[in-house]
Amino acid sequence: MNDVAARAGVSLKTVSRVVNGEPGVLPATAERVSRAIADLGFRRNDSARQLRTGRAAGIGLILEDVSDPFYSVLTRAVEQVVRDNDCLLLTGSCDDDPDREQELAMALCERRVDGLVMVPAATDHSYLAHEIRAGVPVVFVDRPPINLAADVVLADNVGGARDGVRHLINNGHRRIAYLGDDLAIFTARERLTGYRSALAGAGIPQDESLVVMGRAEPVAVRAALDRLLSQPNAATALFCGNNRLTTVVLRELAGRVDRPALVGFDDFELADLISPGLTVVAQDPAGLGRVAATLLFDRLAGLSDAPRRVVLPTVLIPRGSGEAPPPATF
Amino acid sequence: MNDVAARAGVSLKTVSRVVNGEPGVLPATAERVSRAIADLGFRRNDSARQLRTGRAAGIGLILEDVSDPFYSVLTRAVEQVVRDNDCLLLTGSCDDDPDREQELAMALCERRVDGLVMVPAATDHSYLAHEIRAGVPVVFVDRPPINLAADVVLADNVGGARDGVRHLINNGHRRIAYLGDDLAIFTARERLTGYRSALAGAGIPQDESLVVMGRAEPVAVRAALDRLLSQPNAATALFCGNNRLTTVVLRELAGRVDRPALVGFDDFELADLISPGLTVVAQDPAGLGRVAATLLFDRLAGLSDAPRRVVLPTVLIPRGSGEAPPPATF
DNA sequence: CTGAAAGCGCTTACAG
DNA sequence: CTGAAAGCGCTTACAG
Repeated sequence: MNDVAARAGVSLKTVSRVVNGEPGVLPATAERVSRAIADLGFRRNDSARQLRTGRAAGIGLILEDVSDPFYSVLTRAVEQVVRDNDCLLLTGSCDDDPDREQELAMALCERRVDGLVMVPAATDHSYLAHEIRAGVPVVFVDRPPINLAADVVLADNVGGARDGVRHLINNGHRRIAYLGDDLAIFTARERLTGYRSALAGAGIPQDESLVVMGRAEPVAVRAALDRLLSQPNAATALFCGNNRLTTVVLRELAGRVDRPALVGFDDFELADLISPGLTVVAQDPAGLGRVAATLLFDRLAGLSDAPRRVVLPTVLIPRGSGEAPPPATF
Repeated sequence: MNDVAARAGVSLKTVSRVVNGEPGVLPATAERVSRAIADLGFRRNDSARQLRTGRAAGIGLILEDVSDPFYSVLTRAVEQVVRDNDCLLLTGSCDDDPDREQELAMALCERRVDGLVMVPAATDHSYLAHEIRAGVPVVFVDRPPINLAADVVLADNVGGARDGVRHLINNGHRRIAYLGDDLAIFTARERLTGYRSALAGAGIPQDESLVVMGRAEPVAVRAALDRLLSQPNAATALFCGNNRLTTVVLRELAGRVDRPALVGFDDFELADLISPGLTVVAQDPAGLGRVAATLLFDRLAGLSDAPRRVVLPTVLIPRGSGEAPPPATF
């Protein structure tokens, strides 16, 4: 900026005015400055600006894995809001590793981002209390924070799972298995609650042998399916707690003749093209991202209520796999 | 840092030493400083550090759209390399808008990122020459830069398309249509070249009525398919130039009885589960991201050859849709 | 309409 | 092993 000032024959402050489009510079002066900027290929140094203003014009996004379609769509939505607010987005995947989450969050705070949107992995977020007090708003998405009062935007996991399971019940099923993620994960617990609630609502007794929680690994899923579908009182329908599990289940089911009815939580790109079409409880990942980011910027603009909890509805999309009736009993 | 120094009864410099893990601090002193840091909840301000050191410890990634699976997988790979180098990632989608690309690139440069990885959208990248000269390396991915000498990492578009079309030829097809993206897009041109090369190699005459270039819009695709599949000398096989087109085509084909053989460029999550399985020419989006980011850090570490052009191989994955023979002629 | 001075919070280069 | 001074490139607050 000094060089530009020298070349244009003005002071530093005048260059600053031109660069920032502040009023009160004679057109002729501004013109000279602009030319000097172009000649020198000057580009304002944002770190200096940040240091002085205290504003990074950047927000951080932490999630499990950008390459997962659910999160990549969410990321895109956050990106859009961030852009509308003339900010830049800093991102990081933490692979559900609590330490990595904290590492990322701290790195972003050291960088003095204006705020944070995060899909939490950790089991204790009290480490963020100090940052929030220091004026860095944090909005959680998809899962709530633990030991911390902060904004959170969630999908209606209980209601969505209940709808999905109820749909199977309405199609005549009473032996419905639930395959879900590890219970350590908030959404897995919520969806299991929805499953139980649907059964209870229909007066169907809970059978713990029909509930399988764990990672989406082909071998484990195959073993579970073998058991569920061949045990004396076999399951006639499956409800899958998330898209990764649904994928593995679909693949394992591909070879089998008597396929159970199936409803999955989370929608897929090609879900309508497989045969039968996959019936799903669709979440709104873009909505989650958009609402969370918008709330963050509202906080940044001064909104200071108590932490909010926003729940977004899910939608049941029947495509065939969830409408198959149970086999006739003999 | 001043507060920490005061509380620990040491100088600023000593605090800096502790924070940065520099040697030459008595354990007892370091201990006092650490306690002061913890008590005050001190977090180093990276903008100040950046200003002084000139290093952002951050790199920028610009691409078309993170929510596209191809790019989200690429993003994840870049992220991984960035993390291994103790950097943070700044991202932005430009929706194939040249102005937006430049806007993002400039914003990232003002922020003094250490380097840039980009899937270009613009038709002129000379605006980056100054930045590169100023020491900010830029690596292009998926498409080469225009009017600029810079590193680029590409998929083997020509070879991949040639393999895909040749595969159809080997299965007996001679009337093979090519549906590709707009010719303004580099990869679309390359893949068309591969298509032509495969035909030429088999001595099959080029028929321009079988080549359709355009956006992946259902209405346009349907019209093209109606024409291609019903014209006197109808196409018996289709080669789709990218995943978005393939999706639309699959959807349009879903209702039809006489389905042509089909090979798509780009792999899909559920490509093996649709029926028939989708035969694809798979790119390696993670490889593209990894190689590009690694090259960027090599540049940052001082590598100073001439700009490189790295081409990554593609793989043909037969799954059924590309192996169907043409209908018997009468 | 324009500018001189101070300072944001660190690190660098040097001295002791 | 520890510290005092200068400076990175801007903006803020003020003066003229």
